[in-house]
Amino acid sequence: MITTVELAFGSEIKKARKALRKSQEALAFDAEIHRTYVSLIERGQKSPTLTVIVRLSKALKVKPSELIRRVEVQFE
Amino acid sequence: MITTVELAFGSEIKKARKALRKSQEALAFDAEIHRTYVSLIERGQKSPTLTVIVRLSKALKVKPSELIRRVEVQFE
DNA sequence: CCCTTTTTCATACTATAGTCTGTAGAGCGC
DNA sequence: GCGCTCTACAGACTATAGTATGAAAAAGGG
Repeated sequence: MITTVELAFGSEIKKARKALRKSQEALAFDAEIHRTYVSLIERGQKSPTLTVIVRLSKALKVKPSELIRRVEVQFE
Repeated sequence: MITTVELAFGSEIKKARKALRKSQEALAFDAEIHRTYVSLIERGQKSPTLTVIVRLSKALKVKPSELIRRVEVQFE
């Protein structure tokens, strides 16, 4: 069971990234954030800002609201 | 740096807050963030982190995904 | 109008988001 | 074994999120 929102968010980012068969570096490039920061987010060690959430969503071709919804279901 | 997403988010926060007839200070108290920070967010001058988004959502009794969805429709 | 509540704004501060560089380790095919 | 790709991790750094205080301005009700 996932205990924090950051961990749940990170695991969803990773899932969506794997679904597109992208590397962290490729995702980072598309979302215009740093390579190592993607790693930190996926491991739930950072709480990304709204702007970063939106950029990640775009790069992953998922609506931000859908991404957040997937995070919410992890707590049900 | 102020982007359109922050402005849209801020206006949705304000709408949801007004719907509950709460003051910024009351919302800040419930969401456990600072009084002046609510003001900054509503005016789109800050990009809140995931944790703050979740805390605001709880205080406003709206699901985070629903809040973000309302932001998205402003761009359609 | 006046009075009260609410919000904005300025400023200074602390905490953390996000960058950058490099290294080490794991996995995988040859 | 070797090379290659990907990810984790460390550390130092910059940018910005978020706090705190107070005062001025704006609503808003009587």
